[in-house]
Amino acid sequence: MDIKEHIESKLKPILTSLGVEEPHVILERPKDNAHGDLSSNAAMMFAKKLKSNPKEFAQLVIDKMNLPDEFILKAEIAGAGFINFYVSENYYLSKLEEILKQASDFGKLDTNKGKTADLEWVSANPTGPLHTGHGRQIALGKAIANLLEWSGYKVTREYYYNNAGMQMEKLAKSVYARYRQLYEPDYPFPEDGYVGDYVMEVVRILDEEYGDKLVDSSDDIFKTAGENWCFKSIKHTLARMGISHEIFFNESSLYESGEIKKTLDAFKKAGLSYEKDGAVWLKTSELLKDKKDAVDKVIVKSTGEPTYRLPDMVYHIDKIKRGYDLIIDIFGADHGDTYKEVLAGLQGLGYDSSKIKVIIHQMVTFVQDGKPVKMSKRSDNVVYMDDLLDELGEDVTQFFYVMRSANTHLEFDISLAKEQSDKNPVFYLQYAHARICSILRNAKEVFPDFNDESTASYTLLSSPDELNMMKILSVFPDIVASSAATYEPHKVITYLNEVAENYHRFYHNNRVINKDAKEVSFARLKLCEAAKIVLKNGFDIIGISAPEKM
RNA sequence: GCGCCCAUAGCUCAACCGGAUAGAGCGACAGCCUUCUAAGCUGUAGGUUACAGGUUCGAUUCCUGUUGGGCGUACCA
Repeated sequence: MDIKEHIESKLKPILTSLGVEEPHVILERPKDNAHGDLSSNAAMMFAKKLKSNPKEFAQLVIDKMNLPDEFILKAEIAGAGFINFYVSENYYLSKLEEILKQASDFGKLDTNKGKTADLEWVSANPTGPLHTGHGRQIALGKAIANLLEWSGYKVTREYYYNNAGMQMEKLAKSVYARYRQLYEPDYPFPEDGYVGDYVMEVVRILDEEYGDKLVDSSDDIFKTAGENWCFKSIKHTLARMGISHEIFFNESSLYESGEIKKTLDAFKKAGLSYEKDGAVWLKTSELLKDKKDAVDKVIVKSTGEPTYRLPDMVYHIDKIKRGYDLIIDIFGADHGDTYKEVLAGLQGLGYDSSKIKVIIHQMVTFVQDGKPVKMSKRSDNVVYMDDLLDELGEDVTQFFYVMRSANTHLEFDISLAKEQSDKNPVFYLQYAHARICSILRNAKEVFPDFNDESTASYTLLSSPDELNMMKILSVFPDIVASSAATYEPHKVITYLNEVAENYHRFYHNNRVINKDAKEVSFARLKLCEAAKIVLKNGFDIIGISAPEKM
């Protein structure tokens, strides 16, 4: 039983009977406790249309509700015409039992039960280890995948693997140059080659195995060696962050299957492409005609090689054909415009792109010792994910990356996250969990008969702190729902903060274990367990651990 | 120039399809450990939500313009 649904189901027929067409009921949890447990603005929304006064209209609604009922104590009119509902303690006590019973499943929704979702992210080219610039996407995707699962989807985690193209050639040439330099120190390094130290590691492996035998070899062996090293490094870092992709979709398979050519032909047939200056152009200016400045884009270079757009479109066609109910891509803001071209291309060929949801996250600025850290791949002035993880740990790293809305710039203060770890917001949450675990451990000593199966008289939980705790814990499923609907894991963090804050207050004001009051102790211990469940489940979603001790 | 995103407390950020007195953390100041974890709790100070208009019962939220910043604007991905 959900109280929102309960009130909605009573409210809707009443509104209809009062002449509201298709009533859309909005119930909010008021910021101020004095405004009840749930609040509706229906009277203000509809009164004007019906030429009625909001307060009179609200009274009419309330009169028809036949209150109190099993779960609603009363409804009051407040402010300009809000209807504030006061929920009975009974409801929250039943909710508490529900939390304890569902445990690790509490908050899992069936909103999207039976549906499938595909989430593609990271997808970095194997030209180097993952660095902090990839971090936001990595962490966000991890949390969003969890969120989708909690909302009922069966999720496929996917990585678009591109080991062809110019960037890979650059890597091959860089590895070769470093290798050659072992024997010929003056051998020139490519101007825009990869200067990272890891290139030397690849070289060392080659040198150990082959010595100087490769000096005259083609790029291929260097490319393969570089690719293998990088891919292994990437997968290792992802594994460290608790991420494993079910599918590594290799771009080259699109060429091998002939789909690239088929799509190219389809564009031609549809009159959406043309040749100019030896290249094939897509009529993006037509496809995106609501954008008045859109210009045509090259999809096949004059060298005969496609630009990234074409395989990207073919790749998305492949995903559409797989029949997912939801297809998500995560990109950084630097790719912000290009996906529109890709989607437009798909639509031009008659594919339904409505199931594709593109999440764009803004860039991350790194700050160390109060100064911005300039990152440049070219001068190898990058911080690798592995180093960041070494310094901060997996939890802090994950948390910092997802704690803010993806839509705004993120300032990541490395020194703060590292040095002031005791002031860190992630520890505030984890500490609440560890504290509960500690109490539960102690409880087993004081009350040997206390265990998971113990029952308690929950009606003994009647203080404001206790009631408050139950109210907050009970809304966790709503938070999961709204967070999943907008793909915003930071909302879960905001909520968990509230949980931790209220738990700490409850702890401070209420002695949990009291030898002389076993009944109350048991009830409070159960409340602690419920709080632990919600914290743990929330941690699972955002992708951090739930420590038993700190 | 054009397109996308952003502008909220000293700093970093929240604010639930537009709602009631705009909230947290850090920093500052003042208190609380002989009792279950003080990585905690309580209190104080701090705001013309960049600016100017508009829409309406009601705007941080929607619209227009201005200013300031990030990212794009490749036959790179």
